[in-house]
Amino acid sequence: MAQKPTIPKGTRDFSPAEVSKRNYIFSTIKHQFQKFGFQPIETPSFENSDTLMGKYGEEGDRLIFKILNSGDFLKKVDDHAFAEKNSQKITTQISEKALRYDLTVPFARYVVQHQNEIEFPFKRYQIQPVWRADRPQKGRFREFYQCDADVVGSDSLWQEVEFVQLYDAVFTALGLEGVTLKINNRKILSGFAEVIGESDKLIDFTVALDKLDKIGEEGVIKEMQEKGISAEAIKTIQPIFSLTGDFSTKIQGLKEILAESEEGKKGIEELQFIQRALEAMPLETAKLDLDVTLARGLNYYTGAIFEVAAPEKVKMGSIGGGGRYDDLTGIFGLKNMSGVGISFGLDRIYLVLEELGLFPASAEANTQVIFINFGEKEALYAMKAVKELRTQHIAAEMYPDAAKMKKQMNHANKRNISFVVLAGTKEMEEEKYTLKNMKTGEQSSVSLQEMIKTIS
RNA sequence: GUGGUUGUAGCUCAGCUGGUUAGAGCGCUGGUUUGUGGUACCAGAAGUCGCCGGUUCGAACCCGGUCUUCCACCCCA
Repeated sequence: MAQKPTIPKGTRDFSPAEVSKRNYIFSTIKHQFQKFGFQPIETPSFENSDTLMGKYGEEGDRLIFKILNSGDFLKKVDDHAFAEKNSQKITTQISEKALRYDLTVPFARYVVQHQNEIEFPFKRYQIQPVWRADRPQKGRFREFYQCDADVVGSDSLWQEVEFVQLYDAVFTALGLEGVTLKINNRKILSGFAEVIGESDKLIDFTVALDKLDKIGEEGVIKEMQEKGISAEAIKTIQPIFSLTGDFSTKIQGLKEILAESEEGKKGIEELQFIQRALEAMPLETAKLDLDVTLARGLNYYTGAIFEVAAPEKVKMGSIGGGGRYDDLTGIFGLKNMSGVGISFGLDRIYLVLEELGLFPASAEANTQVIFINFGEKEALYAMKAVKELRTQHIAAEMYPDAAKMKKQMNHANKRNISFVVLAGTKEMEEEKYTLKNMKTGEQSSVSLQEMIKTIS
């Protein structure tokens, strides 16, 4: 055999069984999206580079896959930049397009571009692959699907409430129990920075704080010190590390810490609104938890921040996230367009469902009945029945070749097909079919109508 | 992007300090069984030992590079 072909790092092939299971997740999520009034859109796999570049920070820019210009792309390159091997400069000259990195920024572009056709508030969902030139790990790929739902054009906190309910509805429908919906608010993080007089170091502060569950209190303090946050400031903020208890208890603690911050207090109010609403309408399976250390990387969030943690027994990073961004479309020139959205990490949800054995048997589409092929005349007799079964919405097929019986039975068995029909000369004379149940091994002589009844 | 790790038959993996024709289980193909699968028994096919180069009389094994896997960081779904 020749050298086996391979696929690029961080990409995957999907077998029929895997595709079926993935489709099960897609359709479950889609169904819930639609129930909540979201409409689907799709955007191109690649965008103009300037649509994407600079929207995700320096780190994000590095992870964006750039598409090489076609034609003699070196012609346009600046000799000076080429001589000094200035990759960044050359990149902008040889690449004008890039693969999308997420669905949120393309959505913002969509909203701005189609603002005159869109009826606001606009609720859209989008399920498409995204690409990141990241180093793969478990649950981290270079090509993966995101399932996003966003609303733009409304400041109402009812949107946040609905998104929490949407998360709950999806995970309930998937039978995934023990999911924690972590919520925080950017205004609270700003409040912290304000209270300690380090507002200009908000990003460094939140990035460090976000690592609490990973590196512990000491690690966070150490990182904050390294970023130049004063020991005094850190001491002031220390109470946030000991915020425990239920949602309301944490809120009380926050009120004390943020008493001096107007923005912080606004954040608390927003959280309380959401919490009260959800107290009146309890979630089915998910658990809502206030996590003041939740920051998430994207700096365009301005209000609520969401992150979904898989059940504790599964070792998996977050399986979803989202938040409120007051000015997402501002980067494309459309001001005062508040939006909020959430995202589901399909590939990770798949891994979690697989690990917990939560895929229903029905997730795997399969042929229900296969006819044994005994030869030319018999095959025609069989195909007539197959045709009728298909009109009755039964997935039916005939083995295409008059191969040995054993081979055909084996094929049915390997493909896990529930019923096999044997129809030879004897059956043809009686206008009957021998229907065999492959699970029990039982078989009986039936008419076509009886067969349809048994199978469906 | 940094550091580490992995790669042997379709799959899961053995292969001792470098030494003849590289093994096992499962799977696959055929047969026992010409209208009956899953079990059993018998037989058989299948590997440029990830790839390229180096050291050596000799490399799956040692060295370098590269790709891939997984992990930690970074970041993140």
